[in-house]
Amino acid sequence: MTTIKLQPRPSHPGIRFTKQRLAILKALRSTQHHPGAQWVYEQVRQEMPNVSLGTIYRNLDFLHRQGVILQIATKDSPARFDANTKLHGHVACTRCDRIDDVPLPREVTTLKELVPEGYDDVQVKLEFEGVCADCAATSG
Amino acid sequence: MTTIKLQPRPSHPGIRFTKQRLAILKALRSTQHHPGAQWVYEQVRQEMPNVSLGTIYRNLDFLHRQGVILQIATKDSPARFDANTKLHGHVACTRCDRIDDVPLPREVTTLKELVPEGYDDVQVKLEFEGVCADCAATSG
DNA sequence: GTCCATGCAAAAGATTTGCACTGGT
DNA sequence: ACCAGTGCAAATCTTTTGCATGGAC
Repeated sequence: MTTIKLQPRPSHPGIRFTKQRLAILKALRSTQHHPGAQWVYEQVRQEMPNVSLGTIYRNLDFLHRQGVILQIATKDSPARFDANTKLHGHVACTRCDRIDDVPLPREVTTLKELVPEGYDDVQVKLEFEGVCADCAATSG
Repeated sequence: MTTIKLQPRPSHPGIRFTKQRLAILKALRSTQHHPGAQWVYEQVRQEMPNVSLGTIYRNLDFLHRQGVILQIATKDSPARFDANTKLHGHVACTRCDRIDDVPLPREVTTLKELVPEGYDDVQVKLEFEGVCADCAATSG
């Protein structure tokens, strides 16, 4: 199932559902691995050998601004994306590029009360860092 | 006061306290604004016109790996740095590049229990997103 | 004197953008 | 037919790296 829910509800004027856009969303929804633009590019290219990386970037940005996907900030840059917009957190391995989901209880949203006055529309982002099992096994 | 606490306690062999390294740390400790490498570069350059950006990057990375400063991941890349290593969170404005501190109660560290089995040495990173007062006043 | 750190410049990596063309509606 | 979206290539921005020299210890 590939559906996009768009902001301007009534007939979302001007917005087009191109093959590329749908393929990008489908690729992202096919994995739990929080991939970067490059991985999405390689996936989509298997069905559409002529897609350009620029199109991947433009659409990931578009989908993110539409609220259809999440963008995950990482220290070592390549941005990562997540098609799961339900409430959840992430654990990032500090030794490899692995990122796993962390189920969160609904109550964590109350943590936003910690933010001092002056900010509106506050969203909580609960992230974790640690050493994943594979990396722990490999070295120390 | 400019002090660096280094990992290999006894006479930290091999590690040098160069003018540049100290100036970079001093610049970072002089602000609450969580600056990027470019800003630090501009500050240090006022006292040492010949510093190179490469030195800024090498030292920010060095200080980060020593645990002397924090590196903050942001969506739109330039990495940001924070000289305050005490427990606290951040609110990032989604419209401008502003990042403010969020005081956190010690108990938030217990949130690490939410992380599924398989990760060691888990650290909690509690971040927030919202619209800062200035941006809220400017547009809607 | 040793060898870590620096300056400089080039390289690498990630993302953005200008432009003419294509294709969704 | 209109104009948002695409492909392609060049441009931009951030960060890293190789190498000869300099300076902290």
